[in-house]
Amino acid sequence: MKIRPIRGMNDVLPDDGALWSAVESAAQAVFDAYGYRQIRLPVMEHTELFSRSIGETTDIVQKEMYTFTDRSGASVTLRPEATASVVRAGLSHGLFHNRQQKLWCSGPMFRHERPQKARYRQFHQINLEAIGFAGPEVDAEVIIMSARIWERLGLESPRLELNSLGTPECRAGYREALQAYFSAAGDVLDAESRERLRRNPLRLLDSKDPRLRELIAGAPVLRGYLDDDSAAHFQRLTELLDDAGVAYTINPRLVRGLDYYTRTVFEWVTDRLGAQGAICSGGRYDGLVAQLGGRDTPAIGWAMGLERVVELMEEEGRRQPARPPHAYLVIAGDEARRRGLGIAETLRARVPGIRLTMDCAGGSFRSQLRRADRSGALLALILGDNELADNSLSIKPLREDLPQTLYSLEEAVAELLRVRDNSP
RNA sequence: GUGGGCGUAGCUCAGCAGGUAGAGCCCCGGAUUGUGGAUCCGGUCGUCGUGGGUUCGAGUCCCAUCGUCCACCCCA
Repeated sequence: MKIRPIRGMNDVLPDDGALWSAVESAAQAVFDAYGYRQIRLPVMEHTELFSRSIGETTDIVQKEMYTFTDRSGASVTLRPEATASVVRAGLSHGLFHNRQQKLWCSGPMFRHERPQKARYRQFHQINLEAIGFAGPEVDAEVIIMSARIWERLGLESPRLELNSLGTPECRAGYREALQAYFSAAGDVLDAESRERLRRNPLRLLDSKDPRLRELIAGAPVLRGYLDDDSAAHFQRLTELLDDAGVAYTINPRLVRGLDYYTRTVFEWVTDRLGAQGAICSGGRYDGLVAQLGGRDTPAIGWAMGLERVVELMEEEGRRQPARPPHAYLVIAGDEARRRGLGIAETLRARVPGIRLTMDCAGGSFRSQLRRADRSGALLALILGDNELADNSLSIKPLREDLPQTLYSLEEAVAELLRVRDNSP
């Protein structure tokens, strides 16, 4: 029986490696520029951490977690998201004690859902978390940072949607109003929608059911239920985004799936990834730190889906150019084969940053040269008995119609330095 | 969890009144005993997803099952 990968858990193959790195380094460059520091976290936590933070009634907790009992009998869970872990780590080590933290982290997350386009059981997120800041300036900052990442990557399709959920208190009032409104509509709702109405009526607003569209359009809007502070916070945020030139649309029906969100919520969406439009989303979670046992601490963060961004890069034709070797060392003869590795080492040491591929496959001279060509290398370095005899190296340009030249090792180093400095 | 599409070589795919498996790409060797890219010649690679059924005979028809993709649900 052939060993298969686990459903929904994908291998990122070498052809995609550069694209992934490009996305990761674009994000890291932005984090550095804004003074956010990296935190690295375990992929597993006590199950309770997630059930308490994300919310017992959410789909994530109810049916999507990879939860099992470890050998000591403890219930552990592969993290379905990172924010709870960041907060837990901060509390474990006193990082939030009388101080703020600007943090980022990345890594795999796990949700047992049915895989489909841009949705997998193991997926990767980059998270940004700013903890201990109450004002709308930090809301604007984290959103601007995400916009800068799209800029660096050359992505054009992401659109920003914004909303405010207010405080838990005003949300409760809104919730009642929604329940009253939808209950009055009565039999238009199917059993599933009724269940949602009972448990989390805000989610009904997200429904794609065309029969509900009209009903949803007429539903009360959360903004009418915002308290003055939340309304002012949101107003100020929109002004800051205007000042920064970050475009957004206010989507009064944007609610998020995790229970801990308060006030600002936002989502970067694209129409180029099928049914999965959200590539980065987040919001304020002012109650979470206290809820997990810390002091009352405001916080905001976002999570970016790496697979989604990578796929979007491909959709938008932003594939990374390959980084072929500068030079490919071709060997003729047994003695040259014996010495080749050492010469390659010398060249790499003398020409820092050179990308030099050694042909380790052997075979005929002809096929080695063919591999040199197909590797995309600019130069073939040729080492055979002739070259060994007088400590020289032949260099054959593969991308230009120039003659092959026999160089001393010193001259070859100079030539490689020149090529290194004149190519990407 | 529900629905639909698709499973033939490493990759892209052809094969179908049911007659015992092919092409291109890739890889290797050669034409050119140390010279790539174009051309030509040759070669390696398949339990036709798996199991059962119908049939003299199944890649082809039927059933089941697994996988995969897309969508619903939900979300990054």
